[in-house]
Amino acid sequence: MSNQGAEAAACCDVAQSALTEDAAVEMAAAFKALGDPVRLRLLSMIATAQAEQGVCVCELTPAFALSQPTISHHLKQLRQAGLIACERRGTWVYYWVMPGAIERLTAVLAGTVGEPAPVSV
Amino acid sequence: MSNQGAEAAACCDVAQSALTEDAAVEMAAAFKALGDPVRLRLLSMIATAQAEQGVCVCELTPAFALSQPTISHHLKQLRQAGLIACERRGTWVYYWVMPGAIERLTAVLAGTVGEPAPVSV
DNA sequence: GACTTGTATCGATTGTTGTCAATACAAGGT
DNA sequence: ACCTTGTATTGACAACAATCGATACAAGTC
Repeated sequence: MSNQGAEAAACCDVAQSALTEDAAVEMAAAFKALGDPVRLRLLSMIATAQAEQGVCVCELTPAFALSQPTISHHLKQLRQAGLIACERRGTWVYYWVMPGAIERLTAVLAGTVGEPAPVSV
Repeated sequence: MSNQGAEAAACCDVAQSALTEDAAVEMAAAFKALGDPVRLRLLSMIATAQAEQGVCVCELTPAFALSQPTISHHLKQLRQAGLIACERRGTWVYYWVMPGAIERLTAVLAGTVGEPAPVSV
């Protein structure tokens, strides 16, 4: 059953109209960052309390039964996924949600179920 | 710096208005399923080609440079995450996207950045 | 400058995940 | 009944990820 792919590609290749491999790699990295309960809660907390100036790490850490290095590690993951950003203000570090990051994810999900692929913007 | 959480909770606990831990665990499992390029493409292909009757596995497998067991394994992950469902028709197995599954994810993302939590529906 | 507090990084460990080859199961054709 | 083809499961292994304690760095206070 090895290359019956040729056959399938001949008539109607399902792969063409869906996500490209590159786009999938990029978006999967973002979804993977959300694929952990701690990170999902962190993002939610940051987004919810994002009054104006961002949320201090010192408010996030005590909400979990995890060590401080672990929380710091998860924040780094979210940062590297492009979902949040941070800035040091004096002793404290403040985090906020990257504008547009969430929208990009929902766009992919919407495109996944609806239109061909709104990957462009 | 151990329980300065008490202090934070006293005035304005960030954790209250965000996702609950249980909700986070549940949703993170779904996002985790999307956190792999292969699975994201599979879902996209299934959703895109979801003309009427679902997509045959034999159309999905040849689109990847992976073994058949590996694709089958990823399909199982998506199934267990409640994102897709399948049915056997004679020799072939057809997959389709679970209605409402994508919408539930986008709702969480929207809630994460916007309103308190539209998790209800 | 020494001390304290908040945050990040390092190194190690343990659990999880992606992948494959081998095999089993399901269904149709001979 | 046997063979062929499509799909799922099993078992193994290498790669990765989540967690921690220890430590380093940054900035403020004495």
